Amino acid sequence: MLSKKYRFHSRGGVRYTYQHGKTIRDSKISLVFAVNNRNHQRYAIVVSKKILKSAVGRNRIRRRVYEAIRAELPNIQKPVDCIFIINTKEIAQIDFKELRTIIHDLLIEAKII
RNA sequence: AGCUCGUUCAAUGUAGCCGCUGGCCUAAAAAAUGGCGAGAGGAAAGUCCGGGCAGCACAGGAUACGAUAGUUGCUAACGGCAACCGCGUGUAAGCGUAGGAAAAGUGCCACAGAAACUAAACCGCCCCUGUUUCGGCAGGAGUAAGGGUGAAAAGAGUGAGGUAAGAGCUCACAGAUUCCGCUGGUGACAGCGGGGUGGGGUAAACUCUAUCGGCUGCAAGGAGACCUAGAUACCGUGAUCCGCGGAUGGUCGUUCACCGCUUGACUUCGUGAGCAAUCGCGAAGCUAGAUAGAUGGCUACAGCUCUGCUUGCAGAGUACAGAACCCGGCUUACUAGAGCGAGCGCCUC
Repeated sequence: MLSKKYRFHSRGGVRYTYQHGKTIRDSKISLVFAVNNRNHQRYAIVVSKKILKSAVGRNRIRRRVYEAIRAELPNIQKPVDCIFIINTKEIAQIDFKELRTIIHDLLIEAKII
């Protein structure tokens, strides 16, 4: 889990990111990101009920992705807002190393790392 | 042993590394750092009932609307629970049951059938008249026993009498229903005795009777900050009317942090009352509090289940499911078990 500092706290910031950010689409996870005017990053994860009906399953996906992001934190200095959109319920089951690779590749493609 | 019924409990564990959200300490205050300890459920779910709490007036009257429906109790309350009664069902332990009123009124009873409710007569049965090729045929009258249709057919079963043939038409017995009395029970009701009655069903159709319910919900509401509009017009009581209240510094709308926010119809243990639900008394304890929403991620080992075979290894699985103001229930989802109590049974060992 990430600390409160690295999370969003209002709808305004999320809305701004959606409207002004760039989008990278992938079959499993998509990334929307935009540079912010703070001195750190903020992250959010979106898991739709359409992807997975169970609240427990959605919680598990969210926690695993947060954990994968946390592993990348030391490599990131650029102040950006990132929203990860989950496209498949496989994220709850896949190998954790594979999940880390997906997140890592997304961040490289967005030139955040 | 087997089959079955009821009920209670538990909800894989241990270690390591890295995190998250509160609390306390470091500390006189804010931040950082470090330390200590806490951190999802039996259903947290569905949001179907009931309450607390909050606001609207100290929530008052009438109507409308809605809910409930055996009795007695329990409870803050309930549509919940317990015990009991009636009915149904099962060999039984048990299980199920909206279980008030059809003589206040209105409606409905598909299809089939002659007829679906102040009866009627399709096939029959019986009598009379006419006719006859002596098999019947036509007309009239009687009947409700038999057949047929239907979920239901006039609603009283058996026997006897009775008759042209029949029929509660009459009688005896049995049964149903209702009223009265006695006995038992707080009561639903049960048992016994006596009188009356014999023209359906449906109220989960309207309706009637009894009882209950004011409305809105923590995005309530409080307090703070900011902005906007109006000037005695109205506004509020969130179904309507009455009635009541407010009325110049108060009202409306929007956003952000704080309070509400967890000490409570609380938990555990002991003890007493009660068949039980539950209640009394005593002692000890504090047990999540997030807000784009913490309670976790990964690794290893062990446990349990299944499958495979090399028989001690490999692979797979390890339910349902995530607090959001708080409680009491109901309903639904679900795993492999364990404990306790009870019934049937004597086929096989």
